[in-house]
Amino acid sequence: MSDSARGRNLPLGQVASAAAFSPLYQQIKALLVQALDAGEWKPGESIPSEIELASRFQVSQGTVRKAVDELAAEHLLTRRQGKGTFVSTHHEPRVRFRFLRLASNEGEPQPAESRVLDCRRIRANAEMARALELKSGDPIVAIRRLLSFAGTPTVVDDIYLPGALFKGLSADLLNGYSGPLYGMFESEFGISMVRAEEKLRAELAEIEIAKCLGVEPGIPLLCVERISYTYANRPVELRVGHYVTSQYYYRNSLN
Amino acid sequence: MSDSARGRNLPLGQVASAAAFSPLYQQIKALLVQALDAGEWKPGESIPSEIELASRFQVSQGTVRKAVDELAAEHLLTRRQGKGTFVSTHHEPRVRFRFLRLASNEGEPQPAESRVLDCRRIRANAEMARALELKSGDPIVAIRRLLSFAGTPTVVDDIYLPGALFKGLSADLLNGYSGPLYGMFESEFGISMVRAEEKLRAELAEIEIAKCLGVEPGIPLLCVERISYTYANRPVELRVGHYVTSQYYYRNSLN
DNA sequence: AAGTGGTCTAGACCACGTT
DNA sequence: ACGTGGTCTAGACCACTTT
Repeated sequence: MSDSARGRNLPLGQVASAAAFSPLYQQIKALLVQALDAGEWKPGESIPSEIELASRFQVSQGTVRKAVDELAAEHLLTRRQGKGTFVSTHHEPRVRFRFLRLASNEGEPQPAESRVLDCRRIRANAEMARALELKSGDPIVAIRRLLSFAGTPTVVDDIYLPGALFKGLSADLLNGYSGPLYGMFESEFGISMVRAEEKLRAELAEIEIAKCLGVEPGIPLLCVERISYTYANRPVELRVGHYVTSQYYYRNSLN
Repeated sequence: MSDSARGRNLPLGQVASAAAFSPLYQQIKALLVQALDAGEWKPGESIPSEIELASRFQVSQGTVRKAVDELAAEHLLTRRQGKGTFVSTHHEPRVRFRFLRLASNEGEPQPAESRVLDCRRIRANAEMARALELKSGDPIVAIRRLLSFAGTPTVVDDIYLPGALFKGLSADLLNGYSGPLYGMFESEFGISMVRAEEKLRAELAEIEIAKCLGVEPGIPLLCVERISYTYANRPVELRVGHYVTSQYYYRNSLN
């Protein structure tokens, strides 16, 4: 097939709407994302070996490798030499670290504790609808939670989720769960956060927020507005966080 | 050479202290970084073709390709199909965008203007020495500058540079230069900023800073502490910025 | 037409982890 | 011993840019 392999598309039975056109390895990549999105392999599980995938998609191992390489670079997959390639999961601390960017002024690690202050069903306002690609008035699960480090209240998060995707979500379920929130979203609702965009601003603590954090109103807070996306680049979370940055800071790398 | 190529090191004449051991393409990568650091190819110039590099290092084109691929992913190099591979430069807006993370609440682009308020020689205090891997008391160039967008003062930066690396730097030179600061560092001092680490906090505007920005003292500001690194991971800039975030925000992507 | 990077293949061997 | 991903090679052809 060395000749017929160039410029071609994959057999139509395999190529779905998302995958199309151009480089073979991009088509493979799209097919893999599609399979991940469909839940063919769950977070933490291994995907088929490169040789199996090559045979399944009728391409060479090298082409599969390039597709998997890129997905690993984007942290959708995790390679482990000698063992296989695995679907990334928020139950690994390494992944969580990518989404929780607070670090202590001292070098110490941070024993984090999450407490849910509120959880209710509301209707999407214009801002939520825009962020989550819904319609105004669509059902939303609204959560307010407090993050504490070493016993010190540090972050208040207001989290807004599409009601359609998080059917049974309740305060009890949230509080009964230890470990990262995104880990629970994975396990309980089959929704994997893969990427996020954030907007950061400085603000003055409002009374309500200050109460939650146990600080004086009017102290400066770091306001972090986040939209999180799952596999197919679909937004599935809007989150507005208020961070006390006297003992902790938001770390970032420019590459 | 298909057999002798595995597990070997490059000929000793080529391998320098930084490069050593293990995967061939990593050795090539280190050699390329070393060449960049030595200024063998200047920012904006093209490096030799893959075939030339393969011949120079006595490896296959594929191995060079993998080394160059990684350097391109790290933005040290920029590939252009049909033309060649080029040393990245801060004179391209695309690169500048990576280090200037402010965006407008409206979607508009931002005509930026930089004005130098102060430029003097000082001695490194403990914090500067630690950040820049110098000794306390070593010479430092300290710059204060104001960034304005669409005529609105928005950022005050305090910039600290190792005096040894920026000999002729003066307020006149700074003000006589239009375009990005890092572009000037490249052209005038041969120092390329490649990567940076930032710590973000919220603060209240101090009187001095508020005056520069034309705002009331006590409004909330975003404080951004940055350490910038050049090719060999050597820190060459400490920068503390104070951002007004009413019309602009700091954008970030979590991948 | 010639030169560059971009894609694809095929096959070999290495390093790691499990059986 | 076997299967996994990791590295390396060699060669073919494609797509883009310049001459």
